[in-house]
Amino acid sequence: MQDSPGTEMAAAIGPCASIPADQMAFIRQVLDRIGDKWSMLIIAVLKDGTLRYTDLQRQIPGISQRMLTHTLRQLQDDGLVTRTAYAEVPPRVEYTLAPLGHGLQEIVKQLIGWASEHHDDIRAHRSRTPSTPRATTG
Amino acid sequence: MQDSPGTEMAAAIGPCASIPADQMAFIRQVLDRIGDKWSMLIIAVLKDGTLRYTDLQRQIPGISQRMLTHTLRQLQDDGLVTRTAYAEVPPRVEYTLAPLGHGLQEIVKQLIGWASEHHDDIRAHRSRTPSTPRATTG
DNA sequence: CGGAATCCATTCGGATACTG
DNA sequence: CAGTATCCGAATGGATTCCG
Repeated sequence: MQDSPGTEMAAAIGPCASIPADQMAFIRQVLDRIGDKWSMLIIAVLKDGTLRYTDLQRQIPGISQRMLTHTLRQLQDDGLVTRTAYAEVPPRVEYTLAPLGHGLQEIVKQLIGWASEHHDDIRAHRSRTPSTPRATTG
Repeated sequence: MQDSPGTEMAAAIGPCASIPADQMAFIRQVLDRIGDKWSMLIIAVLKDGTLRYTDLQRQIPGISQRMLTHTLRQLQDDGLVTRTAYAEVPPRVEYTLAPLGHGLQEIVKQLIGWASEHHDDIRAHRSRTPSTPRATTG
């Protein structure tokens, strides 16, 4: 590991091989899905078990019908959320976390927990860099 | 919790109170930051300790210089990543996970683990819905 | 090597209006 | 109630070129 930094013999192989590079592909695919503006939030609030469309709208302030519907469809297509519509009037549609979604939800909850814990650290650090073009001190 | 589902007296208070609604704000803020196309991936590959700019480029296939630089700046501003530039020629810049970033990285690694485990489930379910306008069967 | 700057296509996502 | 459809501005992000 401590080879002198002038010899670029590293072209042979990545020594630490952080991520297998073929896994990168579907990692990106998953992140692209749940890494949008609302997916994680929807998964998070679905911890209550089953929620109706309007319940989701209420619990996620700021989401539009367009995005709520769209995101639910994505999650549904991926098998993370189950949709059940009751043919009654007025119509009622319920959304539940699918089995596949439960594991993900655990992680999302941790992420939310982390965000709750450290958001002020982040904001503090963010405001501490007034206009730093690059704090290069090397 | 088990009040009959016909009486909508729920307007008074959210019984399960999934997410405190004031936490929603900074949850959204954090998700907006790390929920972009590359942040989590960068945090993930930084598990090797320290990586140079070009190392990051190599380990994250498909990222452009623009996005790598931009995302690194965000992470740096938020205090998740530390940048160290050495005033030598040719220049060398190293990026390391900041202390604040370590907790997040644990979660990101779990997320990647989950993605690796279930990406085929997701893809299978995704292709199983050929054109489902809505699989409403209630 | 490690960026910055500009240009530009695509996508995201909100507002609004309408439907069964 | 639970959507759909359209419009359109804002943001994302890739390609390219140049620079210290």
